[in-house]
Amino acid sequence: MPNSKPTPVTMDAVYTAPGYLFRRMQQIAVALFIEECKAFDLTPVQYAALVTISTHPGIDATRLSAVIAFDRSTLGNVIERLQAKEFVVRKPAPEDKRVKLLYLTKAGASVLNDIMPSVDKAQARMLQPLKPADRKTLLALLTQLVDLNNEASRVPLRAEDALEHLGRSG
Amino acid sequence: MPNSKPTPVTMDAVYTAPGYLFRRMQQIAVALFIEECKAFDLTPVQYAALVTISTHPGIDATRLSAVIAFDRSTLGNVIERLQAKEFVVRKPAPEDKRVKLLYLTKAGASVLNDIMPSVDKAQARMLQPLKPADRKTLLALLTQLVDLNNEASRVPLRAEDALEHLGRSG
DNA sequence: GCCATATTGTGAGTATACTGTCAATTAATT
DNA sequence: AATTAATTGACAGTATACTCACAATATGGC
Repeated sequence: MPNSKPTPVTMDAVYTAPGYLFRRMQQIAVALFIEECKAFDLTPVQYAALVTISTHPGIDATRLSAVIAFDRSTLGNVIERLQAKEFVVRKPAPEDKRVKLLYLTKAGASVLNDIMPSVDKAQARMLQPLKPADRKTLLALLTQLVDLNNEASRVPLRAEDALEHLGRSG
Repeated sequence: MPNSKPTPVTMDAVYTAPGYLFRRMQQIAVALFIEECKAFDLTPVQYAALVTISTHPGIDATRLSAVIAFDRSTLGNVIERLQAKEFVVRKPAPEDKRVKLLYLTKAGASVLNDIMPSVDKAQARMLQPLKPADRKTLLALLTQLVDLNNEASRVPLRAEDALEHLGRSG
């Protein structure tokens, strides 16, 4: 009877799991972002969307989701909220009636410009407890790991370059 | 006019932010967990709850949330789902009419025992792309960082030891 | 030109994750 | 003992994050 002896379970089955640690760090990262940026009423996801629309004016929702690796359905609601705040406008694409193109408003460009220092502060704070050398090491390994695991996520990141050739003419 | 020159925004404002990288790794971690454990119909959060109830039979929802650092409100729904699957039962505490104590059912203990190898496989897979030495380095730094940032999260982890003294008599 | 296929945005449904608030209950203070 | 504090579980509300499905539209093979 090889299966009659159950393994004794300890909290290590949670605390030492990398997945649990990544979840905790994500919670901490969001909390620090919200705290530093509360004057701007923007979430981390909304910030990423604004940056991307700023660097890719006229991008559509599907491409936006690929560039920041966020779920397409989720992004619909995110854009709605950015529209409600009047940071973003959607214009129908003339050559494809399905597509709605995204642009920043003046207010959107302004809030993006203004929020940057607070975002940087939040990003610095979350690594602050580590020694400078360790910060660099962690960031390098994390960047590597995200890149190497890209295909494992449900919404793999498709870099901007890859998208430029995916227009309705390619 | 010192503020008239806006900083040019690039996608680095997203891609190199540790908060973005932690979000991506969390997405990847969940995707790998779900993929490896799909036969058991358990989410990462539900798994953590089961482990904790297994090692702390008779724990209540508030203490459970502190031990795994999950939001108390969120945990209510998680427990409901575990109850619906008949992996967990809630019994009213005799000495405090507000409290409902949590216990694993036979089915809950069984699924927890059975799912372990799949959980381990998922956890191994998410670090797999790194060299073994780098895995150790990353895990050590990540553990350190989560611990040192504990108070920054909205729901700081309160270790089991700290909770033993927080009973209604302490 | 027609038909199968793919894409785009959208909506429903589930699950985390947080903010509040609230009633019931218990504990602490006076 | 009576008032005040704190705690517990519950609920409403917002925001991400994913699934699947669906209509409108566009594209490719034929």
